[in-house]
Amino acid sequence: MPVARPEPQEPRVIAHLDLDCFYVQVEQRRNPALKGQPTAVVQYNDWKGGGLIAVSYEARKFGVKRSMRGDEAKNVCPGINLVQVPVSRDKADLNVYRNAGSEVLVVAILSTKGKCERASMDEVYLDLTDAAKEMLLESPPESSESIFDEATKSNILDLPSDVGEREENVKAWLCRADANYQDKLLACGAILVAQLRVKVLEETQFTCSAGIAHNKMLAKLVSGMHKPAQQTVVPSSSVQDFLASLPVKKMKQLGGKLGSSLQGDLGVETVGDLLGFTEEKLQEYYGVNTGTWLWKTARGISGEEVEDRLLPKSHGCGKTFPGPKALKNHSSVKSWLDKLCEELSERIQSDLSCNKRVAQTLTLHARASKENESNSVKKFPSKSCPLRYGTGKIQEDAMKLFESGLHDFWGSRNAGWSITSLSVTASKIFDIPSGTNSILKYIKGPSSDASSAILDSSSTPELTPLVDNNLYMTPVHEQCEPSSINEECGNSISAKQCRSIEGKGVPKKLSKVQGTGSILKFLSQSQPAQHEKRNFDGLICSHQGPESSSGASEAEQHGRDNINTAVVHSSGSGNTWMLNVEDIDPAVVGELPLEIQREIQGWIHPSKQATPKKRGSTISSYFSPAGR
DNA sequence: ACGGCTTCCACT
DNA sequence: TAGTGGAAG
Repeated sequence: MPVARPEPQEPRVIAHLDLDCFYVQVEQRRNPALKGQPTAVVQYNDWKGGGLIAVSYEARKFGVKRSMRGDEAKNVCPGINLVQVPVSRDKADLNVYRNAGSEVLVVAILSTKGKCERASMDEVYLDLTDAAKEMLLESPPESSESIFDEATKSNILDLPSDVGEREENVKAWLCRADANYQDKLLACGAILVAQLRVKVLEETQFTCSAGIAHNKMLAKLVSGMHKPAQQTVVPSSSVQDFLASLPVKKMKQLGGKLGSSLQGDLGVETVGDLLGFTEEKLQEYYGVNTGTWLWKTARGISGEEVEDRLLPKSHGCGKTFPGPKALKNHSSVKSWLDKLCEELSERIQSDLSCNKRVAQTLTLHARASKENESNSVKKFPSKSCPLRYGTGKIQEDAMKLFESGLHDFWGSRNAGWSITSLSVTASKIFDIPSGTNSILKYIKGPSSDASSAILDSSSTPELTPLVDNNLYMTPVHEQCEPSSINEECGNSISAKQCRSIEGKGVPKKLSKVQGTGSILKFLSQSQPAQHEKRNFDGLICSHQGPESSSGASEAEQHGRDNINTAVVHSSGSGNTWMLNVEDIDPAVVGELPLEIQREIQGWIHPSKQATPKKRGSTISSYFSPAGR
């Protein structure tokens, strides 16, 4: 359910940019013969010619729709070109589109001063407030000799759009000297966006549409109003009338059940109809948050900020296995899961090397149905666990998650289930703070140059980052002294070791860890009795792998080495917590050797490092696509 | 046989 | 937290 955000007092200029039938454009650029032709992109599927996922405007004229089957499209539009989505590992591979989408982001961010948010593969929000203000001061539209061509093609919500001298009207609107301050800012925004769209076209060959308004909601709402390759402006004076007649279902967030409920339960057909309800009344029906959100939405109010984010918050890949394709045994599930995990691993690996980001959580989703039980109520539960890097590990963990989910779903019965979809997702992705050093530096000594090589994936096929919250440690097999590695556990501390530790202060087994010179060494070394008073027994790397049917001891049974999660154990309460590194008592660190302290401070308080994301001057310094 | 595949968000 | 559900494109 949507929630209202406090809105900034000052008027903002927000733009929403939307690539027109994006997948098609990507294919048209790859094969220019397709330009101007009725074209659609299909996800290959031997069933009825596959499913359409993007349709060119030429094909739309024939009534071709997304969600049609390839065969259907051929029927209504015999001349249509159907292009298939690339396939790898027997599943659709969307990387070419992801990467093309980031090209646009690059252009946007290079040519825009304000914040830039990747809303999806083919959508961007921009906060142009500052740029518009600046323009208003330095080269306001009214003083411009010639208003930029593209800008004069804007659609202004207030203005009639069909009259012959439309462009003259638009020009007049953009330059109105008697406009209020907000409209003037919007006019500047419209010019900036027009320029940006031209630039995007020049540099990527992609056309896009845009909405320019005072908030995200309105910008998004109108960016699709005039397509393709056009932009629409929402002056604040036109908001009321515009919303009054707008069907509720057209509003973002109201396209689904909430919108249906408004219609069915409250008899609200248009956004204007919502005005007949008090905020309290709406809250009664839909709760405080959503009630307020609805009340504000009806008035065109939205405080949502444009976030400064260019990269996705998660990576996922999945596949469905409809009908007869359903998976009915472990080995078929395993082989598909392996493929999905391979792709996922590639993508997070690429995110790591390109963007210096690590993912912390692995989640498995599945859909299942039961034989003979037509409408089984029960759903296959999602399961997640800390994400361990390495294709093999991800595959192994994903399979465990599946087994665990299957157990919840199916109990201990053997057969009779069937899986109709599988997906794996990597989420909770964090930037590696720029000052971060690898733990290897300490393993091999300060003179080692291993730390600089740590993020250079060209030297190592697969990095294995260890993440305990914001603390970044990276052991790499090839770079460690063989002798310093615990054979059984690879580069990690075993769950068994951790268990043996719990509640017993610094354990004997830890000596092995200390021998490798991990950060544990420094933290635990500095832990005489006084730290116990602070409820710190030690900083322990422990495993929190997927729980499986047999419960907590399972990890032990399988000798699941791990790593990812740091926990702090309190002898006082007997409790164990996930460690938020920022919670470490500075006094603990204060007892370390000075040289080490300086390093660790950077790890422990990465946020206080004051390393604002600087935008460099080259494209690659701004952004590197995460795919492939 | 569900449109497939992603991504994001709020709630509990 | 992990897990669920809704929504969008």
